[in-house]
Amino acid sequence: MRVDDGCNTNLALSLGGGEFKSNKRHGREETPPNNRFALFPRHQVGEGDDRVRKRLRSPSRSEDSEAAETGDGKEARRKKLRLSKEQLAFLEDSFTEHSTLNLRQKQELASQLKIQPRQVEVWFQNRRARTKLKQTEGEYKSLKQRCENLSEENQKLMEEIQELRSRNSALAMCPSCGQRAAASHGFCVKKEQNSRSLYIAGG
DNA sequence: TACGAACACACTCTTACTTCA
DNA sequence: AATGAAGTAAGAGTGTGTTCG
Repeated sequence: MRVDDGCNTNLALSLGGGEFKSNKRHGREETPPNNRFALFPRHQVGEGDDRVRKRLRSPSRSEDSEAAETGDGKEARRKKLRLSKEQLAFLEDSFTEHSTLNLRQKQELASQLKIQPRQVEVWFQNRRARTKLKQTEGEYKSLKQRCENLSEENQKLMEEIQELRSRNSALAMCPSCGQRAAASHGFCVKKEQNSRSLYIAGG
């Protein structure tokens, strides 16, 4: 008996990102590629390739000494944007209507909220990730509970089997008639002779 | 078929904020 | 009450895979 027979879930698919929504293209982005940093322009580190800059991150808190010397304004720390409650509510409403955006929707939202389209895009991206995370957590809890229930059930069945086995071992073949005799009776009935023969069960 | 643009997602980092000793 | 460390939430950057023209 396999314990996982009843545990076939879709969690693995979900975790593995098995569901990949097909992209609905509604047009090309007209902004140039480097416009993605328009909101928080990266520091001029020296190289132009953004991907090269990946590991050249902005200074950590422990390295603030050089970041603090912003005399020329060249090392100004990125000011993290916090969306207002109104903006968040608007985005949430929008998200409940559609979890993905086309270009027009993104631009309209950005215009209405007075933020960059890139920010709208990032917010939706993070929002989808959070939704998926919550869903995964829910599935995990559900599966965990199911597993616990099955373990409990399995334990009961094992105990039942043990009980049956112990009862079975208390039975033995009657040497005279070849039939099983219950130990509780202490004898078996020999029908053909219509008499009782004492039998002490072994075992 | 190859290619590039646009996009989604996973992973990660960073910053702002909260909690607690 | 002040404060600093640890924890958390969320905005943002980057790499990669997919789709489509």
